[in-house]
Amino acid sequence: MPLNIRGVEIHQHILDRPAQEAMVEELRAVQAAAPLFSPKTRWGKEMSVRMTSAGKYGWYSDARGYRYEARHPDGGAWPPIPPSVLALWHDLTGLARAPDCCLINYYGETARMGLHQDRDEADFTWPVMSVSLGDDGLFRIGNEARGGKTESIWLASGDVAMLTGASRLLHHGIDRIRPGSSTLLARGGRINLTCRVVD
DNA sequence: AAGTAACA
DNA sequence: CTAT
Repeated sequence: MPLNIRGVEIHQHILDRPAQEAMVEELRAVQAAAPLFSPKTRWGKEMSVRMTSAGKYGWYSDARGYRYEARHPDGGAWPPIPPSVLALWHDLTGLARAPDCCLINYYGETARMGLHQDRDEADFTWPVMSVSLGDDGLFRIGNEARGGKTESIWLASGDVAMLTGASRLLHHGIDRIRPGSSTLLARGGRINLTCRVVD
């Protein structure tokens, strides 16, 4: 049974080491076709996390705000979502519907992500699946509205967090990673995948 | 505010 | 340094 924090279901080490390695190998191909980039916020600040996407849409941000785009900023379509990620999605959600977007976030040693909601999708009844690979990340879970108390948990490589039901619109973020805590990624750092149904 | 800084 |  998964841990439950404010309705967020956290499946610890649901992926064993070989499964993590296989997923990373598939993600290498995605990054080769759709290179990582650092989006800018509406206020012109570059995010510390580098990202790319796979699937029908990719998440994007610039001076116009947050949105999903059908193409990488370089102009090409996003690569397909890797089979291992789709298999995990169908296994954990029980849904026949595939996600439209697999956002790939790469956290270097000093990367962070402030508290935010995933609310650029059309229908919040679909869950969001978040997969951690590589170094540990300190995950903070807040409330639907900004402010108030929060709870934190260290996410490790192979952990999967599901934002589902009433927890779907909770604020969440990564305070920091723990550099060198995993040997999964040759260059270190942390990869987080978030799969969403967009349309 | 998917950001940053100040302060305890 | 970490937590808020």
